[in-house]
Amino acid sequence: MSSEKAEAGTGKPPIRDALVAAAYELFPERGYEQTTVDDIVALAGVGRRSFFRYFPSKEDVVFPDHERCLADMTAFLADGSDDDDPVRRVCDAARLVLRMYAENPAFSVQRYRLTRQVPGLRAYELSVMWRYERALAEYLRGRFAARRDGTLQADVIAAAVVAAHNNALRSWLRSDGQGDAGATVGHALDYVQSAFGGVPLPPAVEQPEDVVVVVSRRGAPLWRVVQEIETTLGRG
Amino acid sequence: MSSEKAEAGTGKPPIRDALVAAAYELFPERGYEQTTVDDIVALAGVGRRSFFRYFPSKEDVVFPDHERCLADMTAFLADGSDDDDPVRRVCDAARLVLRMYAENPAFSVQRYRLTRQVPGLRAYELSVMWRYERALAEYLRGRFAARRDGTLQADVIAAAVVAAHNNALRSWLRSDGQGDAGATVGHALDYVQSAFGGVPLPPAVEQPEDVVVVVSRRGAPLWRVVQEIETTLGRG
DNA sequence: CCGACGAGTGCACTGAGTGCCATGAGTGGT
DNA sequence: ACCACTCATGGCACTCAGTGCACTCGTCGG
Repeated sequence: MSSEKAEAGTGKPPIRDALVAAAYELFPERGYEQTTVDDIVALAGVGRRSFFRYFPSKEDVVFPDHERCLADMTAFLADGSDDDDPVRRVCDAARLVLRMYAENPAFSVQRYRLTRQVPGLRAYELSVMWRYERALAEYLRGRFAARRDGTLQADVIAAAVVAAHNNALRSWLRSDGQGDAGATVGHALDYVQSAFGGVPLPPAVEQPEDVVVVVSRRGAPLWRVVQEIETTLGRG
Repeated sequence: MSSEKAEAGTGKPPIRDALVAAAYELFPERGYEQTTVDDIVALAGVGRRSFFRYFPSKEDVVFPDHERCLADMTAFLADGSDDDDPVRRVCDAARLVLRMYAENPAFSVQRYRLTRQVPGLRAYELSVMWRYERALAEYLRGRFAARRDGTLQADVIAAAVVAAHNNALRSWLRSDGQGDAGATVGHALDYVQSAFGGVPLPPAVEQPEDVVVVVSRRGAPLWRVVQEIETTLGRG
């Protein structure tokens, strides 16, 4: 209890980290619900009141850095230019989130085991994921403002991206963090892009004469193909 | 307190209904969080212990019949034959859920207002929707067992269906239950079906041969172009 | 040297949720 | 008519998450 806050200027509150460490030491051995907040603060050596100063609820200590991750993702979306493909952009945002998980594989796997067996934590995780999904959807709504059914398409694509991301992420977590998480998620997002993104189709490169060539992967929805045709032909 | 259980054989517990009625009488006037369980049981005229016998938590009284709705939906999925389009089937399942909402528009709107402004209820609603989504995904996983990336496609399509359903449902609820909910949701689901259902996605998923090239003269009527696309893609 | 300030803490309180047991009404068997 | 049994309900006490308030420090600026 002498040189505690040696590096307070770095923005890393030591008490917060101590609480997370204590929580993740107790949760695996006695379970989440069997561990009380008093147990955590006792092990961390801090007052009970301080716990709720750093975490609004007991569940928040399980996801200590999701606020920052969400902020990073929204910042990433806000930084993008308006030229690139919106679907591609939200897929890249999902890849960004995956990188956060992949940074601490052991931690992510441990948390996954917890959330899988504690219903309360699963519900909390859902509310977290919902915020990611809403962030993606809001971005797409902005990009699709001119489209007919823009908000519908935005919501559906955001949900699809999150679902694909989660499908790949969970399969990676289930294998204890073995394998290439980036490749797995990348493949899952490719599927979503093939369904919704259609073709990047660089805008400026026109064909020499009065002939238009449209290339689409089989599997792209018909409406998307038609939309591409309309855009290329300069109508709608 | 004389002829209480006159129709006990119908499977409708009167205490449960009384609790729901009392809750929905108190929530609008003093808010969800300001209303304690003791308030509800006092108004309903039952013991506090009985509340938790019918509802595992305070939040459950807000969604009194979601268990039944979920069971109906899973039964609907289980009843279907294996011949029809799986995507079509899950979309029909979503339409079934919508019908439950549309049966009591006033109740649905009131609940929507509650869940919109109480974060705890929103989180609970998410966990409910997650179960619907999982039910759809499990059904699709069974149908897509032979496909490559079957579970991925199942999860993504289920998420898309739920997102489309919610998008339409919320817009209907926001308008106080005015308008044709079925048509709104139908249109939203058509979008999902056009994105995923239109393509049977035959065994060969991503081969180089599945690239389609359409060549058209600029100036050709749009309908002719679309016709060409449809012919090439083998639909119509 | 002192007052302000903020981080940490202790304490008491509310309210959700649970376990246990008593009651009381129906039910069936003898 | 009586007893045993079941089951729904109610009451009571308890745990624990979360909150408001007041207090104590150490630090910093004057």
